Amino acid sequence: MKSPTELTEAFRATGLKVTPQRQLLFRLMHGNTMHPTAEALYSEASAQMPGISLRTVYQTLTDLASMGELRLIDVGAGAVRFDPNVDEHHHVICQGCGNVRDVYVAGSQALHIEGLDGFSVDSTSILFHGSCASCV
Amino acid sequence: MKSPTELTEAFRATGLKVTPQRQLLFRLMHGNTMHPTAEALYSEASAQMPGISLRTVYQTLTDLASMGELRLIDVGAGAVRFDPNVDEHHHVICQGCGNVRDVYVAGSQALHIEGLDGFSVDSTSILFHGSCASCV
DNA sequence: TTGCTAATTTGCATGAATTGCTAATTAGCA
DNA sequence: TGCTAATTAGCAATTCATGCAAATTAGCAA
Repeated sequence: MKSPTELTEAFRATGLKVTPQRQLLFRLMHGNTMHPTAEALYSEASAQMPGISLRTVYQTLTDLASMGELRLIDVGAGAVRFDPNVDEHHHVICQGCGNVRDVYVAGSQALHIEGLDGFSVDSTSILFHGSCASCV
Repeated sequence: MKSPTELTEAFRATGLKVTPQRQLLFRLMHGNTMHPTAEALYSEASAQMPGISLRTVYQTLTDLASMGELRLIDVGAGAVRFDPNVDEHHHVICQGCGNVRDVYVAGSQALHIEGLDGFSVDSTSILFHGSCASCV
C-alpha cells in the first residue's frame, strides 16, 4: 500500500476527497502487519477519532482494495481481514490465537496440478495452518 | 466420505440415530463433486423430502464434518461448501460461474516458506483462482 | 408388539458480518 | 465565499449460521 501522502495525491487525482477519516485509516493501515478486521480497525480508529463510523471504515477499506492498495484475506474464520502488503505472498494462521502472518513462498510455480480439466489458473492463494511460536 | 450403508452402521455404532433425513443427506452427499452449500443441499433435499428443515441439513453436515466424513471449504465468497472428498487435495474456483473443482497437487511438500519465524505448519490449503473451460 | 427414553427434528429467535439507503455534512474548486 | 458532488453516519436490511425449546421419533428392552 502506498504511503498516506501518496494515497492523498492518488485520491485527489481520481476526484476522490481526502477526509480526516480517510487520512486516519491511511495511517492506521500503512505498514500494518496485523491483518486487522474491519471491526479491529474501527476500534483503533475510534480511539483517535471518536464518532467515526464502522460504515466509513468498511467503505474506505473497500475503496482501497478496489484501487489495489489492499488485499482482502479470508482465513475461513469470521470476518475478512485487510492486508496492506500487496506483494506476491501467502499467509499462515495460528489455530491457537488466530493471528495471521505474511510468508513468502518459493516454488509455487512448480506445483504440478492434476485434474484441471480445461481450467486456467490466474492466481494462487496458499494458507498454512499451524501454531505460532507463542501457542505451541 | 463413507457410503450411506457404512455411515448408517457408523452412526448406530456411536449411538446416533439414523433418520430418514440423515439417510437422504448421506445419499445426496455421497460421491457429490458439486461442493454444495447448505442451502443448495437443502433445496435438493426438499425436492425429495418436502418439509425437511434447513436446520437439519446444517446439523447433519456439521455432524458428518466432525466425524471426519466431510471437509468444509471456504472459498471466500459467501457460504461454506461441503466436500465429501477427504483425500489430500486442493481446489480451483472459477471466477465466472463460481464452480469449485477438486485438484490434486504434487510438490506442495517442496514449497519453501520464508518468514515462518517459529511457526509450525500442520496443514496447507491451496486455492487456485481462474476460469473453467465454459467461462473463458 | 408395546412402551420408554434419549436423540433428533423443526421452526423460530438470535447473532455476526457486511451492504444498502438517505439525510446531513464537507472537501475542493471556481 | 459559495457551490456541488462526494462523503459520512446511522440505521435498516441481508446473508449465513447457530442457539434454544417443544414436539416427534429411532432404537432398544420387556
